[in-house]
Amino acid sequence: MELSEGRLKFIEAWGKLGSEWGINRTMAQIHALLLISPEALTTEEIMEELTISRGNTNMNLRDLIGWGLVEKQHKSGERKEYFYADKDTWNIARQVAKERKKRELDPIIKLLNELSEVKGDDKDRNYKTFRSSVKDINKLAKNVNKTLETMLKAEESWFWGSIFKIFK
Amino acid sequence: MELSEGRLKFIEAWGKLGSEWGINRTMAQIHALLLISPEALTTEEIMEELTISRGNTNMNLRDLIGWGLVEKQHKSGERKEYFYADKDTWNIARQVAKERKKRELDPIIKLLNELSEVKGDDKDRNYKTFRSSVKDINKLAKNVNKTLETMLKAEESWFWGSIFKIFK
DNA sequence: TCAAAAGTTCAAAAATTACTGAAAGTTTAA
DNA sequence: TTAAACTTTCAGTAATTTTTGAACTTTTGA
Repeated sequence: MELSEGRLKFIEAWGKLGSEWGINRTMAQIHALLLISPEALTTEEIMEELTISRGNTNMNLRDLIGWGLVEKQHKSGERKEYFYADKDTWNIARQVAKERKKRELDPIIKLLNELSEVKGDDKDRNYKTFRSSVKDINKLAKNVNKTLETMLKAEESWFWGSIFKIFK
Repeated sequence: MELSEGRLKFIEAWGKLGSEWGINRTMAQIHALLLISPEALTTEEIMEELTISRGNTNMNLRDLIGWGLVEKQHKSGERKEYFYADKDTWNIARQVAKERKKRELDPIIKLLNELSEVKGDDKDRNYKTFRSSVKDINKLAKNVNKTLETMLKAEESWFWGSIFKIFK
């Protein structure tokens, strides 16, 4: 396979994966393009490479920056803004985990705690099942939360080393 | 909070979480409803509870069965089909992990292996960056894969026990 | 201070995804 | 073999999400 074909496939696959996980396809594609670009790119270059509009490019770049996956760069003597993606896979994974935890896991845990307080009749089977399901999901959510918190602090080598130790 | 309000909030939240993770909102809501229902429910009951059409209910139930999260039950002397959700959170987590691994991770690993074979000029910076990104993502994907495989085999207690051991 | 170049916004259009409802299919009991 | 009870399918419609593009704002150099 040629490089140009490989690049296209990579961008396409990253976009598909993103959309399967609730991330805008274009945002994932821009990220993919930046991941395989040695230099920071301008809005123009991204627009052209992916054949998308200026507005779309601008908004998705802003989102990527919001996710902490892309940074703006300025080259001295130039007005244009350049965009660069951190290429360290471990940082990317941590960043995504961190954002999704904040946006999704934290609110769900808050709700589950409220739902743990629901009052009802202990003879009511509906009530018993509700309580039990909420309790179990809450427990799982907290385990995941704790694991993520540790992962966010961890060094890559230490993390995988430890994982493999248990999964010997 | 009353049970009826809690049930509604739980169903709503589960649906929202699902849609954030690329799972059809209705499918997640049906799953939520079954999770808090002590008895298996009929299509009619689900339709009524969630105010959705018969066709929608039928298709999403089929998908839930395809994900291994719901099973059909037959009550003797009755023609109707009943639907029941496994309430063991660990089983649910494993089942979801298993399906997403099969549907998404496995194909991505296959592609990354192909992309590792892309030939090019070692002096070309685009080529070098491409190779390096593909290689790193491939490594991460394989680590995740290995961890999931172990998790799929594991007992819950053993799994969390071991996780907490490293995250002491 | 102005105008060119770049960046941002957002209403409208397009694309995608989900849902409905009625028709067709299937199963069972008599 | 018929018909009632139930399930499945899918074309058309609706809802949601994404994208465009043109107007608007900001920045900078002359």
